[in-house]
Amino acid sequence: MADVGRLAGVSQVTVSRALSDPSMVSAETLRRIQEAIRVTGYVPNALAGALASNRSNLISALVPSVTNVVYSSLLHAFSKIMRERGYQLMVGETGFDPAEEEAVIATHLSRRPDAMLLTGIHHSPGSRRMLMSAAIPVVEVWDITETPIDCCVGFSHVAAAVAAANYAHGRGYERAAAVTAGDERAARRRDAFVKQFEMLRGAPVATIDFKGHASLGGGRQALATLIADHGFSGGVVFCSSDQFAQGILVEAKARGLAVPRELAVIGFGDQEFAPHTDPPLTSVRVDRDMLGSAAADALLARFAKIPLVGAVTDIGFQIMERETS
Amino acid sequence: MADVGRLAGVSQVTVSRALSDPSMVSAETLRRIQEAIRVTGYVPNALAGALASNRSNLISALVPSVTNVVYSSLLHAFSKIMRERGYQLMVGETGFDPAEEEAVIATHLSRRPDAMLLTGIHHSPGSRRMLMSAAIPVVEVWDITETPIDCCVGFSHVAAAVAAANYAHGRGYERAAAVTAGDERAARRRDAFVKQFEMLRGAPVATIDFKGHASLGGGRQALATLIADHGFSGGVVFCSSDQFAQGILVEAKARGLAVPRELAVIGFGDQEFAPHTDPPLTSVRVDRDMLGSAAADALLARFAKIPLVGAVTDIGFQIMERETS
DNA sequence: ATGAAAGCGCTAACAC
DNA sequence: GTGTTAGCGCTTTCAT
Repeated sequence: MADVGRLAGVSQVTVSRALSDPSMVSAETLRRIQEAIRVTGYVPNALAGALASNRSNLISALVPSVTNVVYSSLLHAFSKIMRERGYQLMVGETGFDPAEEEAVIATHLSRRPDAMLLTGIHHSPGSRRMLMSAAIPVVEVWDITETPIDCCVGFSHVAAAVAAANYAHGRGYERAAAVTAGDERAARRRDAFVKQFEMLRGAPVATIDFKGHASLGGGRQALATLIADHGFSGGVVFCSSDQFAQGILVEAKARGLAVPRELAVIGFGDQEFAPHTDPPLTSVRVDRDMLGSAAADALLARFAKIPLVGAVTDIGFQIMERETS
Repeated sequence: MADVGRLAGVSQVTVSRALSDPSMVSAETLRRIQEAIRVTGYVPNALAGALASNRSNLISALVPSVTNVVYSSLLHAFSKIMRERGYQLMVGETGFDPAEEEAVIATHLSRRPDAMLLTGIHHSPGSRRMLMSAAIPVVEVWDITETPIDCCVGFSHVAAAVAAANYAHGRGYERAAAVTAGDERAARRRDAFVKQFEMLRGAPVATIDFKGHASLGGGRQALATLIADHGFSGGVVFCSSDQFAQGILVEAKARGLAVPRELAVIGFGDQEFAPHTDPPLTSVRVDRDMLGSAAADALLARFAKIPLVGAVTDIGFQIMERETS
């Protein structure tokens, strides 16, 4: 920066001003500085800038897994808005594990992010403590709670599952099953679905739980197990993810089961492929783009010191009724 | 850090040493420092450390899109190894656009990453210039070239497509089509496939190109178009992605076409669901975990100043022959 | 509109 | 094994 200044015949501070707010220097000086930057190939050092200004323009975003499209699409929407505002993203994976999350939070905080996005509302006491003393805006996404660390953007998983159960009941299905991946929020949906459906029908709901993430293969296997071990037939299967639902559809087709007459399916997430399966998949839609942009807006409001009207934003959900149920 | 030192009865540098290399301070001092850290809730400032040491422990990773599992799984494998070695990832999305990539590279370089991972081997002259003068290790992934910026890890897209064409020819298919997403590497595979198949069979290959990313819906639509507009029947469809292939399978089933007898399909990427479609999908497998770890190893070797035996690592590919072809 | 000086919180180099 | 000193490359504050 000093070199650039020398070449432009001004001091180093003037270059700094030209870069941070061009209106602070005269037009002629600005021109000479820009020329000098071009000639020298100068690249600003954001590390030094952050240290001096105590603002890093970095946002830390922690998700369970980047390979799961429900989280990566959130990241995509969130980062788009943040980048437009001059913020860069540091991404961390927590693997659905609060202890792992705590470790990732610690390393990320050492980079002095200006804010942090966290997935879910359950965090270890250590995590909460670190975040509180870091005193930066924090947004928790994908779920809502009355007691967020700072603010949260999401929807009620219980409400979504109850709505699905009511819907299934309304369509007249007398039997139900739930297929669930190893994810705390999915488990809460399963529990709420089971409770509600059993209340409405008085019939027990069969459940299949997987340890890991949802997959097409898992869905196929789940249906096979449901039929073989639970004697399941003629009911509706509530899945924790569209991946499972798609697998169930494939397995049903392979077995010659008519969907939805002999077997109905409800997915979760309304992924891109959902309208294009055969038959088109009924699924619970959560607007992930809106989730990402609402999370960004919440943080931006914090930066602008705009008092949040409410710390919790419920973006809701919607049952996309298609032809599998 | 000075506060911690005061509490522990040592100077600030000693705290720095205790943190960077515990063996440099006496056991008793170390104990007192750790206690002081616990009491004060001290969180190191990695920004200041990076500025002083000229090492940020940050790696910048640029991919076209984080929502595409082929890139996010690479990121996952890459970041796992890097994190174990104490490096953190800054992720950037370039959207398949060299100009966008150049802008992202510029902002990322201002954070002074210790190394950079880039997707593909085609970069703007401006990008190359910035990277050269940054003088950091750079690894280009997903493709190989004799003239990498620094080093590259990938496979030959031409060789993969030629192998697919040879395979299709060997299976006796007399007609072929190619369905391709808007991605430069996919287009190169399409061209190589078309050229090779036409050479072997003398029959023209029908092509369907999409502007955006691959999707199940796109695959269904592609098959419909192939049948309606190209009078395509009884051949093999080479897809640039398993997503397309899956869509073709769904559409074929909906139309009552027997796979592979009346219609054969070859996917690309061998995604998780490929072995579980009905029938199981033949696909070109690229080991994305290996890609990520080989890229990490290449960078790590650079850091250790180990002279690379070769700057280019070809991880190859494999045709996973299943039942759709 | 521009400059001089101080300092952000660390690490590196050199003492002892 | 520990302390002292001097920066890293910026932004901030105060002058002019």
